[in-house]
Amino acid sequence: MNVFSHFRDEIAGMIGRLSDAGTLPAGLDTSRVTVEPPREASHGDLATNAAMVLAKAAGKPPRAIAEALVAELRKHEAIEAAEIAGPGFINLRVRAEFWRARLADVLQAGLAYGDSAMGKGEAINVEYVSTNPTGLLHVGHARGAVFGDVLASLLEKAGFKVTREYYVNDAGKQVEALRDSFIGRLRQQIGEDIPDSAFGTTFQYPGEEIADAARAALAADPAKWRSLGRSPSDLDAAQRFAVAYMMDRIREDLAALGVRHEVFTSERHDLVEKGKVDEALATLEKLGHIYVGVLEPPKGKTPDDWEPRAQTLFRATSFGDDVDRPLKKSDGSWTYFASDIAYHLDKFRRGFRTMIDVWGADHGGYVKRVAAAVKAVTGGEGVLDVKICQIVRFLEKGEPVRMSKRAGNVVTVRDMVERVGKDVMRLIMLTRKNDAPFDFDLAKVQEQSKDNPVFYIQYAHARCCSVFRQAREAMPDALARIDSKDSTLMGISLNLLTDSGELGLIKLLAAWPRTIEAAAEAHEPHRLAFYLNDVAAAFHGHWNRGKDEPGLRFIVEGNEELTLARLALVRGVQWVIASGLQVIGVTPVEEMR
RNA sequence: GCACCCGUAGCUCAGCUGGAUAGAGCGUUGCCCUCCGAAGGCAAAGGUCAGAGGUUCGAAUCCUCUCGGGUGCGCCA
Repeated sequence: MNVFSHFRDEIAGMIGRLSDAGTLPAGLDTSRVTVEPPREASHGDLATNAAMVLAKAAGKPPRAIAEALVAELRKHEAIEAAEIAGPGFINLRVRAEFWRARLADVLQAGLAYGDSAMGKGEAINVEYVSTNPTGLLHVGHARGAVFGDVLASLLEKAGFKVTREYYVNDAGKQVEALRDSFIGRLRQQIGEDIPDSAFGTTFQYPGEEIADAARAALAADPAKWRSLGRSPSDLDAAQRFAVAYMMDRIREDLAALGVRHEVFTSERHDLVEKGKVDEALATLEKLGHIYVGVLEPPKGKTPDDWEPRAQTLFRATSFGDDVDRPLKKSDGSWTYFASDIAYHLDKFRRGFRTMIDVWGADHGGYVKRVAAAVKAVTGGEGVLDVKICQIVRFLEKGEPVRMSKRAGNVVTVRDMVERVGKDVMRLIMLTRKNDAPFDFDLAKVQEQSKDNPVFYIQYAHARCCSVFRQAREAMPDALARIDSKDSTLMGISLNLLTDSGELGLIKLLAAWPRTIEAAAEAHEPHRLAFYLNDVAAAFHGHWNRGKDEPGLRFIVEGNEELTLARLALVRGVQWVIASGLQVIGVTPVEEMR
């Protein structure tokens, strides 16, 4: 249950009844009524702005509306107190029984706690990573990979039907350059005199992985690759092999990060060769959004070789972009942008009204034109949200790490995963909002201290497990009643949970469904990491109180009922942390080492 | 020159789509603990939310302008 939307609905109902009774006018719009946690805990558990947002439409001062509402609220079984504050806020205090019932919800749902029906099964496409298959995944790609993957899981938890997609840019010049570098490596390996220095100069791509690709080819079918010629079909075979090899390596590295995609869409095979680019552009043409014209050079940064040229343009300015954008190269082939229009139309036609693209910071300037294209080609029905992940700087002892392969520094996603672990990579990448630059300190993320959120959150989970281990020793008989089965824990009376720290913890756990919904709505998975850190902090804090006040400890010698009630709370904390880590894709640990 | 993102405590960052006296960690200062319920605890100081206007019951949040930082800018993807 999302406690906040629950009370929002209750209050909307009360407003309806007040309208029926003639206290308020009929037909009031309650859509702006919100129920939120007050900034100050001393104000109570919930606060609503209902009186203020209704004042104008109701033609009454906020306080008058608030008084009527408060009278209704006080009749509600779950409400302990309702007070008017400030300009017309209503602060609510909710009865402890209500909160204890939320803990029971957690125990009942387990890992599924926080699952929401918000998405109503709506299909959403999340496209992420999508790096060109011309080399391995650079560690800078890890952020977008984790972000996209967790966003997808988050949306699933919020009730959407999510497709995780990767767009393979296997058409165009860059892939031809990959092919040529691959062929160069082949020739080098069968004895032709080509120095390594030719890679990165004569041949565009210097990566060792392309030499690996050549080795793999020669190992698989020596006769075929030794005799490779320059016919179109030979060139094509080389290109296909190189791309397939790179995509395999990329998939492996993503798997090491725990990232998987369900759909790989090939620019060349799924769009260009199937005529979808022509089709999409024909659609735009028919709608009158394409024309031939000459662009102005960009002011302040005119390229040296600029010359005015007539080209085929998309009228992007009609859809919110700053200039119209070219669709054709001078050789008559489509630009990348043209493919991208076709690609987004294709996603839309596959049933995705909502599309999310996760891009790197260097593509920020590209957002407007694609958004404009989506608007144009879907008749305004498609919704595109582009999430830009800012750059990650890797720091070693406070100094930025130079990403130079020659110097033997870590450069690939794989290297980094092997060094710090998948779980650290994933959780750490979410400790910053996606549009803020990120400093990733290699030492800090492995530190065992409270300023390392990975450690701090895992430690809280491990502590929960540790409490159960200790309880099992301290009172084996009582634990036998609940061992491993939370269904029996649910039979425990929770009424003994009366301490403010205990209730505070429960209230925080009860905020998980709302956190999921809000984060899913905003497409902001980082909120999960911050929430989990809050839960860990509250749990550690409550634990620490037990040092000075032994009566607050979870295990109370000689009082099995109280201990069991508190164990239920500990289990609730454990479930919520595990539930959050599951969305993030991190395995909760049962003990620290 | 233009567009987009960012600017919040000394530092690194949150701030729940417009709510009340703006929060956390680190650092600083003071006290406590040396405990395996371990990998510290409690507390204090610290702010013109870059600046100036505007919108309204109410702005760190929305709009405009200025300043500062980042990213990008016709036949690369």
